[in-house]
Amino acid sequence: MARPRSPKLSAPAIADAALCLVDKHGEFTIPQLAKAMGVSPSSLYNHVVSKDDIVEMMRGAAMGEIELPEPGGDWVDTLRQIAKGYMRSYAKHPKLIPLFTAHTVRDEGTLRVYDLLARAFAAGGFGAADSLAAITVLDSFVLGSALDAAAPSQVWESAEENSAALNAALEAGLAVQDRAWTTFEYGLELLLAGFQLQGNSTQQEEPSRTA
Amino acid sequence: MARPRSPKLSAPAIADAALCLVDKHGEFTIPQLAKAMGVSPSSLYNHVVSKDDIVEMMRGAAMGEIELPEPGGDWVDTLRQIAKGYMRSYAKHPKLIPLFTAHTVRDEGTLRVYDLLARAFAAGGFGAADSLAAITVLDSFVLGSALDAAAPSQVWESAEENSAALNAALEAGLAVQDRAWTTFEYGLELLLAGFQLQGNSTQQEEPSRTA
DNA sequence: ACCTGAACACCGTTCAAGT
DNA sequence: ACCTGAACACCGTTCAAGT
Repeated sequence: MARPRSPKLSAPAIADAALCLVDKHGEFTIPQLAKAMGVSPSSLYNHVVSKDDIVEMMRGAAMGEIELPEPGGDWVDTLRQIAKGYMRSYAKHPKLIPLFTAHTVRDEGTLRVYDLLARAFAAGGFGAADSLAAITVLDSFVLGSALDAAAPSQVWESAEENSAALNAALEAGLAVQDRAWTTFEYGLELLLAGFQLQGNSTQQEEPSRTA
Repeated sequence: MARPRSPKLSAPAIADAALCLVDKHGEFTIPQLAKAMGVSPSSLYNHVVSKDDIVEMMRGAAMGEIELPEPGGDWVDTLRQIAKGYMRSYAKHPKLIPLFTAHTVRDEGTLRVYDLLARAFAAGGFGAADSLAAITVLDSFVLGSALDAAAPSQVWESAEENSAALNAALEAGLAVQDRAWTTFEYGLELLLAGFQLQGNSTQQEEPSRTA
């Protein structure tokens, strides 16, 4: 049983299986992955160059799922939609996030997102340097929020000063995800309001789309 | 040469040596660490329960260095100082941050910070639920910014649309750190302005210190 | 109490060998 | 072209043994 007539493996299939393991256990191992795919560990290396390579493919898969807004609406609204889509796709695989906080990489999907953000800020009247800073701020906030959602830095559960309603919500298990999302939206609106203010004060010429 | 008259190791010394390795290489290994300390790998386990334990101690050491503001000033200014101190202590060991994005832990130092933040928001007129959200937002932003500073998600270096001055700054190597810090301050001010607005609208009773 | 050396189960990766 | 099994260098951790 050496070479099957049709390949048992492929790069995307490997990434999928790895993503599945990470969603379940928060990490993955080459032997684990091979076992899950019914294959020997060394076989994987016919389709993939290294474990890091697999992590990168998972990032690409996650980022590729982002729902991006149609261009042409209000620029602040565009920012809001991108940020939410970004966050949502992170939220689908929370365990994955810590895995790629180490590398600096940008795959095609990530580039697409940055490009749309840059366009939106340009439409809002931001100069190059300003929109660079603004994009970084937005990106940092989304990433930080996603990490917090994955592994909340606090156990608020037992806080006695909380309102009864909140404590009730906290004790229901599902609240964790919801609360993270609500908090994310709250912070996002703070940032967007700031961007709005700054944009409006500079935005005289250039009515709508700037490529 | 079995037991020396005075111990060659101690928990804090191990954490320090590990922190030094991480600052240099971005990771550390038990054999590496043992070698750096002139000791056999198994010796470490007389002072430390696991590798994760060492990571936790490093977190504590990093958080312990935070310079916290005197209580009593303007609450927004207090928030600003805490956030900056927080960020500054992260910035001292950028390679360390990815290491503890996996665990959820809170050591004494982290608790101290949260407590001060809670007091500041209370002084600003925030209710319990609101300040919970606000603290999370601030925390997420600082963490995301620190991660971005450690491993910028973009290589802006070659952007032709940048101003000449910016590109010049970028090409000088030191700019990376400075730019990350400037961007952090920019985003922080956006958030603080939002908090300020929200706080002022609710802050009638309760003149100064609460708790 | 504290360090050593040998040992264990595991990991990521390579490579000759098979078809 | 694609899978296997054996092999390599490494890892984190345990534990009996020494003093």
